[in-house]
Amino acid sequence: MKQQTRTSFHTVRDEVKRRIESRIWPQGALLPTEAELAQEFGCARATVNRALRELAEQGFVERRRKSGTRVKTAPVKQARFEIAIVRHIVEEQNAEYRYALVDRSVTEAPAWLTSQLGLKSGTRVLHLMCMHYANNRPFQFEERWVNLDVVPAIEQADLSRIGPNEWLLNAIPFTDAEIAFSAVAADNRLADFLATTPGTPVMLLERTTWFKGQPVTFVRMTHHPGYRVRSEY
Amino acid sequence: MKQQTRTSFHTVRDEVKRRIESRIWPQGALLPTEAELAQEFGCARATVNRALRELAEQGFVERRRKSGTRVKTAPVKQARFEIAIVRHIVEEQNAEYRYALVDRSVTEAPAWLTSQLGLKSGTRVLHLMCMHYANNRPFQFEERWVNLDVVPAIEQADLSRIGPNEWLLNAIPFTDAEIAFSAVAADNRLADFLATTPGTPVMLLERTTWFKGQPVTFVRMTHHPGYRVRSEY
DNA sequence: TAGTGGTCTAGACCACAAA
DNA sequence: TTGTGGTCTAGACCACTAC
Repeated sequence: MKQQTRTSFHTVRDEVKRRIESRIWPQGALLPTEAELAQEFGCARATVNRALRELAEQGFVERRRKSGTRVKTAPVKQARFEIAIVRHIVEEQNAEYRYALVDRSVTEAPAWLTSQLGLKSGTRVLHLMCMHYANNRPFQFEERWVNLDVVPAIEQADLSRIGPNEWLLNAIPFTDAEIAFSAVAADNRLADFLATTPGTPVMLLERTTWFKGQPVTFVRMTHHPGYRVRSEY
Repeated sequence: MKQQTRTSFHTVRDEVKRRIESRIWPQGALLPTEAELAQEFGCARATVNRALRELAEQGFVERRRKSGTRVKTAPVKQARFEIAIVRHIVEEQNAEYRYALVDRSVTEAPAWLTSQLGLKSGTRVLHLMCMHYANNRPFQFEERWVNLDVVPAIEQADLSRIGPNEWLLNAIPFTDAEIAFSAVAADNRLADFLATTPGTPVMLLERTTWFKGQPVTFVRMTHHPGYRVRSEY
């Protein structure tokens, strides 16, 4: 009899989404209650709940107890970027990845860094400079400071073959982070590393990372001219 | 007797997350099955399912039927950026927003645009240039092309007071989009608009938008020097 | 073929917030 | 106080996929 033997939450979700996009339920409108929708679709309320919860996560509707579910007036869409390991980005472009450790030293954290990471003054940090290449052309210059209080083991690590990001990701895989993109002009040092001319606009990605509330590392990653960060949403 | 009368999926999710972060379940390890966890936590399997599904969405674990649930070896974390209306960004900084329509014309889509959007040659488009100011200082220069086949009404719209993005968001709120960030040098025109000097690095945001599979608009937004795109993740 | 996650159901109780 | 979403349960069947 029925073409679709079961009413899945996919069905409900897609139909509700369709009605929103078709303005059958215009912006700001109140949707039927879960119970009413369950009756209309001939399914359990839990199924409707799952469907509407997903639409809420995706920013289509807003849900409030007692008030009900409303179509969002200003849909705030989120663009998602995957922040992957450089090596993976390069390899996905079918390019040959090469890594080089440029410099490594242990120092006391400079004042700006203690401020940036919220460190006690005098904290020892590992300072690293590395290059990442794609098909032997400069891809990314990485300058990093690692809090040795939190990750003492990295002081003994061999970072000549594996990048600090990969090492850290292996040592403390699940971290919180804050990132920022900006456009900056390459200075002389950067221009050297990226094989370009001083003043060239390059994309700077800065990232601060915490593990269980403790500041782990701050890194500045500058990319070759022409680098683009892309995302669908 | 029980401190926690009900076992919520939050409890399960947080405890599983804790075990992953504590390496009790190391990377690549197989977790107990849903049924086993349900027994351990004394809850229904659906509750465990909800908890693990969230952890999978957040990239902590990977789930496969028959295989079971594994801790992800290379956690791919996603940074989420909210792509909001310029006016909202400015107003969130407690700055005064001002908008100006610089130029407006209707033309046939140039070749590069027909290619970019997948238009038929000869398609009429609305070409717009606008400025957005924060506290009377240049914030963003916007150059936009709108497909008049899909949004004919915009040809008659008064865009001198409200920006095209807000107009479009009101006309067709739910769209698919692709965006890209890059660092570019301001050319002479851009330097004029952004009150800077030619060659200055600026952040360029390009966005292509579709509605129900039809190309709606392509926009290039360049920002004042020093503009940063930020996100926690 | 069998094991594991994916999902649905019907009912229940709870938590929050509007009236 | 009451309506609405938030969640849990116990059981069931399904859909993939490793074996």
